[in-house]
Amino acid sequence: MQEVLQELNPQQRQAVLHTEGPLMIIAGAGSGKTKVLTTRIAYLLSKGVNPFNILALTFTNKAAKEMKERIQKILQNRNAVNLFIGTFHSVFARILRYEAQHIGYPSNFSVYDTDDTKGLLKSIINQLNLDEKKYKVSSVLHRISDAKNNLISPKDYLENPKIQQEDVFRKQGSLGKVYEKYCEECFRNGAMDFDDLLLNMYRLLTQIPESLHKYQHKFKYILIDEYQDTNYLQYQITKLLAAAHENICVVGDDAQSIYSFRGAVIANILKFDKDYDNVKKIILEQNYRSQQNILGAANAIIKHNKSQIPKNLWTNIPAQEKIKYLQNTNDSDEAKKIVEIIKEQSLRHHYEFNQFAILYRTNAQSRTFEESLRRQNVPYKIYGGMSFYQRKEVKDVLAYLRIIVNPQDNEQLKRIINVPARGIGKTTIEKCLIISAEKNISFYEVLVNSQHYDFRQSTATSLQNFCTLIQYLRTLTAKHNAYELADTVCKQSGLFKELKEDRTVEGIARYDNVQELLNSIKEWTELPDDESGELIDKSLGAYLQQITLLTDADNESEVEQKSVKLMTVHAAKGLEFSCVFVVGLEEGLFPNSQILQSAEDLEEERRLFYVAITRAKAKLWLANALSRYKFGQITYNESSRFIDEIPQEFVEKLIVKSHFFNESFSKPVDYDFEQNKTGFSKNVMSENPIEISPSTHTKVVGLDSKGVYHQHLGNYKIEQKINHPKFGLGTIINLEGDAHNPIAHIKFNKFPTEIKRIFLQYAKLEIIP
DNA sequence: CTTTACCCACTTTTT
DNA sequence: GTGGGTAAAG
Repeated sequence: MQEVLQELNPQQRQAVLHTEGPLMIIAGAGSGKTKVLTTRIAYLLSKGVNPFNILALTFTNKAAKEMKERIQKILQNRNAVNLFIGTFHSVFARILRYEAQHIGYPSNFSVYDTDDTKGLLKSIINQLNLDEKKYKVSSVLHRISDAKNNLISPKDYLENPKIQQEDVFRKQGSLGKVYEKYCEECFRNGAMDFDDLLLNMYRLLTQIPESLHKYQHKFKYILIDEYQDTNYLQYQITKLLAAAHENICVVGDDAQSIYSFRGAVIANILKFDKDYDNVKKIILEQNYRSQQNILGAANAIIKHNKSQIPKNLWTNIPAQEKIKYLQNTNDSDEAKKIVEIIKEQSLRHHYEFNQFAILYRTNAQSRTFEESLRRQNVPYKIYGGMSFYQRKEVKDVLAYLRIIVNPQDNEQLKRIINVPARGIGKTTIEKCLIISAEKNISFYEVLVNSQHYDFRQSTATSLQNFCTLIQYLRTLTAKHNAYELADTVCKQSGLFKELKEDRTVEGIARYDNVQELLNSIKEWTELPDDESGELIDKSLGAYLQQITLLTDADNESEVEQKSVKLMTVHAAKGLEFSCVFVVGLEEGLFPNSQILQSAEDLEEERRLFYVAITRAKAKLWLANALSRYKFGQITYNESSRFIDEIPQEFVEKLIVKSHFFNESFSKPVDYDFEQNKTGFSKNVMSENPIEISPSTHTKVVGLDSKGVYHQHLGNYKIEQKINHPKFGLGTIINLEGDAHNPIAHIKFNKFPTEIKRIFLQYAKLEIIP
């Protein structure tokens, strides 16, 4: 242990040794955050702390897995079982299964992923006879999720006049009813969605005093990774858990907060020292990852953001090559050029392919790169997008398995009752649901007793056969492990038969996917029992418990390990590569225009860019394209403002000549790094509070600095009432910016105390006459 | 009830 | 360029 401590710098060591009392570690990019966390846990254990008393929470399975492995390494043979290291969701799921009876759930409750959730919401929207066009599932889900994460129950929701008014305005007046019904249905199905795992943990702690006491005393030491990404609910839970011992250590970096879109509250970390007395605050500022030019650029960029904890990241690594900025004619050139560079670099500097990463803002951008990589025979692996477990055929098999374990789960039942087609159609399912509601019994019970209800003879037989199948599979659970059951499901249900008959390319791929699923289940059942001799449950139930919260297949094949990695910037957080390409740096794409509706959103995009470039150790390329296909149509984009924000000393610009078009087609723009061409960022960053002058209310907007009137802004004027897709109703109080970047100061009914600055060119405002 | 054909909306990020 | 959902035909 001593040697391990010697490897740390003074701040890191301090963070490890300060074990008692609240501790807040601001860990800059590449400052050895994981090292500190893992060493800290190892240190606690070496001091004789019982692993049973330690809780470490992360946001991703990958982070949890890495921490476990690194602790194991430090401890060598010492015993590290019983440590609670995992994601918020998986740790709480584990606790909730154990405590299920306290909150009225079965301990084998299902966990709904986003697809399951959306399916249920959709059927509820239909049941309530609401217009699917107005109640778009994704927006409904988002709003419900927001409510849950802010501890607003369906009752609170329905009784809150402000929320109701807002919903009516959004033409989703019945959203509260949808929310209420959704919660009821989930409960009836014995299912929890991702938010419920947090919410029910909160309920357990607040409603069952014994449980609160139990877990407060169990978890004497609490560590939370990526604390800047916690939402209100997670914040409340950790506060409850830590209340008894206050040995809570949070690690995070406000500059890397990129999840506010799903409710993360940066203030949780910014105000941590207000939550506890005697908070020890440590800032890790030495960066061990990137060379000077990259770190210099990163520091310069993040300075454009207003609110952040001041820090000065530095590195001992001497400056190497400058950052290269590649401006391409179009998106396929961008991809082609980058793949050429990868090949050249790997030859000349002996980089392995796995030392390259291509990072983009949106998943859709991966396709062009995929084509180019394939054409040039470079091995690659794309992360994200449609994950293995989201595929139809895989979900179908899993749905069978989940029904076997939890027959209450109507969503899974509806999913597979007619897969493969067995003559049970829409009308029959509706009829079953009606009976189920009338007799107040579950869908599954209707099937079991189908002979008592008048179904057509052929339908009745189909239902009987399906029922017999499920009953038979259920009898197998006691004696057979997860793999044997899954295999039987595929054979007996006819899924295999159906897939085998489909000889199309996609059909074969689907069959292979199911085979792969079976293999992975088999591998799982054959995992050795823990070294401690703890017998691991190989039942189907145990398998399903861990599978739902698993996002991507963690075990990479050897080929994949040697491949160029492609992923979104979000997915790259926490990773590092020798050579990084950040691509698609265009206005509208990165920063992305769909979310650029306020200055705060721009800051988040900038943090995202900061995360992107700090992934690079030695070499960094920034790339964009003057034109790009979107929906099969060519769009023309200006280069990203973020490129202009990097001081010239760190960058070298290269204009890539098109391979396909002549010069006149490409219009290279000369960039002057010193000067901000748009004059835009300066405005945005202004820290002066906005003054409202009542005398200006008749001013018509659209006047630029020279007093020229601009037609397209004619609709926006002071006191104009508007509706914003995200913030709702509001009134324009003032206008600024020039014709190219008009900004409105808007007071929203939802936020009576603040004035938001909205970029008119991005915001989709509706004018209220 | 099933299959096929067309149409449409979609592209921000994820546990 | 995709995949999912709906409508009409079988």
